[in-house]
Amino acid sequence: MKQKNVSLNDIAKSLGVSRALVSLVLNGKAAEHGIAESTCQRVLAKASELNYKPNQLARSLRLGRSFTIGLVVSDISNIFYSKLARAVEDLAERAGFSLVICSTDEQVDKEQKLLRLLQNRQVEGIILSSSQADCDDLTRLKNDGVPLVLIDRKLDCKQLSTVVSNNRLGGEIGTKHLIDSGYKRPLALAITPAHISTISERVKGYTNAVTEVGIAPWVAEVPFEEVPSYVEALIGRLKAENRLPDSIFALNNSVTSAALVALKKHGLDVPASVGLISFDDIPYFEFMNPAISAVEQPIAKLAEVAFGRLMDQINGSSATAYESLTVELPVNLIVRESTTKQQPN
Amino acid sequence: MKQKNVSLNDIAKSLGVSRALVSLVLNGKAAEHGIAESTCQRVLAKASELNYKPNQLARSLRLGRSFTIGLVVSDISNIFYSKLARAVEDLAERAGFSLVICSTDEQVDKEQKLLRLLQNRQVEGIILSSSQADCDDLTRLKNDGVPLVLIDRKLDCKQLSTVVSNNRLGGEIGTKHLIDSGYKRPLALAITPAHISTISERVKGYTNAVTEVGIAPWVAEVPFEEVPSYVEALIGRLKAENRLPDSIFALNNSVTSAALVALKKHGLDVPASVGLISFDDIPYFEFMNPAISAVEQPIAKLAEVAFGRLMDQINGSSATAYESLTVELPVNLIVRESTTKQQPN
DNA sequence: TTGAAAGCGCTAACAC
DNA sequence: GTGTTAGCGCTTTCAA
Repeated sequence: MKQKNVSLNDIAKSLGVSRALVSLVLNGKAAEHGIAESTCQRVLAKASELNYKPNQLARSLRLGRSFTIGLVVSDISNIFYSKLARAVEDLAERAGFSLVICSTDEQVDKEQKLLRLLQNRQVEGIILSSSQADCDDLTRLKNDGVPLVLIDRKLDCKQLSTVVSNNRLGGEIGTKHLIDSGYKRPLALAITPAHISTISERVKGYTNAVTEVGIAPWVAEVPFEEVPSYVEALIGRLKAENRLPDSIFALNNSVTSAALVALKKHGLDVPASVGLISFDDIPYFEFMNPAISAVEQPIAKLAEVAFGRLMDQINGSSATAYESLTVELPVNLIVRESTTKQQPN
Repeated sequence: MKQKNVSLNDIAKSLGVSRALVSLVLNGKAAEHGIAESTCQRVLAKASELNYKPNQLARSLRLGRSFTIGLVVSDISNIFYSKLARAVEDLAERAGFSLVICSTDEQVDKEQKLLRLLQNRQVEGIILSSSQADCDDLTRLKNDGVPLVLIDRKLDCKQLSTVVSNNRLGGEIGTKHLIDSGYKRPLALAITPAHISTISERVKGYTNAVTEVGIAPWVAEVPFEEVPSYVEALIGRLKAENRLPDSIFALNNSVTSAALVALKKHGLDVPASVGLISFDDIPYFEFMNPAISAVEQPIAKLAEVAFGRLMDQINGSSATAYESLTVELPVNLIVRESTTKQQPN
């Protein structure tokens, strides 16, 4: 059943020529080596007759190129990352690369293990949304010669090429929108661990905006592993104590979902009782009742820039000095119904 | 910068022993070859001193095993497939395999190209949600010795191991729920191309259920490439002509979204004006207003069974005769608010 | 115009 | 107990 694949050698032998000749022809280098047209034909014919499939593994070993890149994120089933993955996949395919996708579940040791694995598999580069708190491990990887670009989350280190959304600004914009809509007491729903740059930046933006107009910041930190239950309990408690916020800025899509569930469960109407805006836009937000306002990230652009930088590294053209190693892409405010405050009081 | 990686050879040379010796030690086969403990230590020490990273490419070539499997679906950014991918990834990782993910966009030629590519890359197996109408191409692949299992969609051929949801039954269950809820004129929103088994099976189930109670089937086929605009136009037309359905069975998640958008745009309240049930449950359905009823597929189970069968093929234990080559997993009806008909008239 | 030879990094069979 | 040899399938000089 598992018959051996036909190799270059098989073709060569059955034609009475050398492997090299066959390789040259099959790689379209016949012309530049002045190989007879007739020979070419025979080779090509034989190859297709034998149903020859080049073994890319062998080719990769010989060439020192695997034509594979890795994408490492916290969870590929999160819609933000799956959209990102799709964008990267398209880019990679067009450039002749396959994509190996890995999820880390925010576990640093798992991330490190996965990164080593990819390195051992000789991937030509890695695009990473890291859960790590510092970049020692990653600079080591980079120094091993593995092209690497950080996406979505930045680390506090200047050595690594990084492509992120402008999360701080997004936090500000979203918060300002809340304030401009007449809300006086917006709660920011953040997530731990606190070193994740996306969240901390968004919190900063929120804090700036709120402070600027003399409102005291109010941030609740939701533990990553228990988002839904924690948020529901929180809302319940605030309601019981009669000190609900008049609006909520949910700082990523998982906490937005949790907030929506909790609000609904506790019979709190959006936006009548509580306004809501989400960081991360989701297709479903558009047709919910009410439609959810959101700060949208430029996912396709993130992928594009990150992939471009990775290719630069792979092709050694990283010499092209960038203005800055880290680029922050602009986000976009989408106003829908969930932040429509009832007439001002 | 791109310094050469240290190889087995480097360790061997710098220690004055043979490559083979080093290989054995590093693979934990020192004991069974009676290699001196002291030698082991020296090797291990040197390996870590030199920061040795085994080249999996070379290892794979030698072993004839790539420790990689492919997952091919129509679009990895569709939440159904990204959840499936995550489940497969976990299984694969636990079994020591990496996962290469590919999207076909329902294009048969792209699918074929991707499949060949994976084959050339020597993946050890492929899990595929195929867009093809027949299985000639796939049996050829299988006959080339590539372990293959179909997931989500089945083809009309008995040779290929296949794992799907019981879509026909799901279609029936969903439709019956509509009927039981008092709806008299349910429209099924299908999608073309018509050969996609998931959809055609669901239509069958719908038709059975509706026919059984003497209602005439009413199926609208939405072209795959223009779902949103088509659905919106359709609803608009039906409304204008004053012959709206009293309920809609949206036969997959993309058409559900489209229906929701269209209904909202045309000011049609769910479920007051039109009831709605979706094939495929989405996390967001739970907290929408109204919460959307749905037929839920057992995604984790699909992945599990498919992966198990793939492993059986890879390990040659596929001899274990299955009861049937194709398995259909039960689906689950989730009743929420979108199918709550107002008091019967 | 074609072929021979070397070698990518690894492992398994078989000596010593 | 330890080391040698051969070779996975491919590409690329270099020589003929």
